[in-house]
Amino acid sequence: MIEEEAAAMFQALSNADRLKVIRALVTAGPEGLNAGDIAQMVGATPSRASFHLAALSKAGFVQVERQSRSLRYTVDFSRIGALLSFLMTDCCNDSPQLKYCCT
Amino acid sequence: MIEEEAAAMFQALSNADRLKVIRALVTAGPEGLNAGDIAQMVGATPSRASFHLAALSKAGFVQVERQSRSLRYTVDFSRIGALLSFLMTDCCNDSPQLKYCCT
DNA sequence: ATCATATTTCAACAACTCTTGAATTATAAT
DNA sequence: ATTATAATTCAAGAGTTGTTGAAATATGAT
Repeated sequence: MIEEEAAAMFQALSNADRLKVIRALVTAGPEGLNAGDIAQMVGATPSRASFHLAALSKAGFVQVERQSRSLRYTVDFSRIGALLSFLMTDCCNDSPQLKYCCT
Repeated sequence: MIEEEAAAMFQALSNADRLKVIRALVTAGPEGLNAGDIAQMVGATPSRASFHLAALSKAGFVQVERQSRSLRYTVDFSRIGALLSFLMTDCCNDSPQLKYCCT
């Protein structure tokens, strides 16, 4: 992964509302959640939640699928894993000083 | 770690120059690098490098110590580890779907 | 067709980020 | 004291981000 892409992904995680969204989706599991429920769970207006979901989607952290009137969002773990790998391997050269955090 | 702090740390990583700085410091090892060398290595003016170093310092990713006329910067792995832990554990609930990325 | 629900998109605005180049601070050498 | 080196700080300006509430789009029910 190139630095610009990693930077854009970190940018997508640089907001407390968006971190809450990811947490909610992780907890929800493979079923995911629709936009309205997400908005309620993170305490945001529909418009605000939509804005943050779009940011997460653009960075690839969530996927979306229409289900009748709702849009169902799910988390993409592989994308989070890719960013973790970038930080550990590309950025930190797999330093042994980081080892403890993965046991 | 609370979400706001994690978000601020991700924000500090959301810039390609700053990621380059961290990479340079990781490669340099415990000796660290002074500001001028860092600026040269990432291809930034002294002022620009200083700005990004301040951002990394505020987020705790680097530490700084004066050495004669130079300021020597070193990377703080424990801080990076803390953020990795937040993402894996607090945010992703140690999901098995993330396991592969730490082998 | 009309209406209700679910969500996004838009425009306006305030706040923040980044870059640039000049000025400033701190240290050391002559 | 003066000068040179190393780095930060500052002010101005361009661009980006996030919030709000209203308007628009998409789907489904009556």
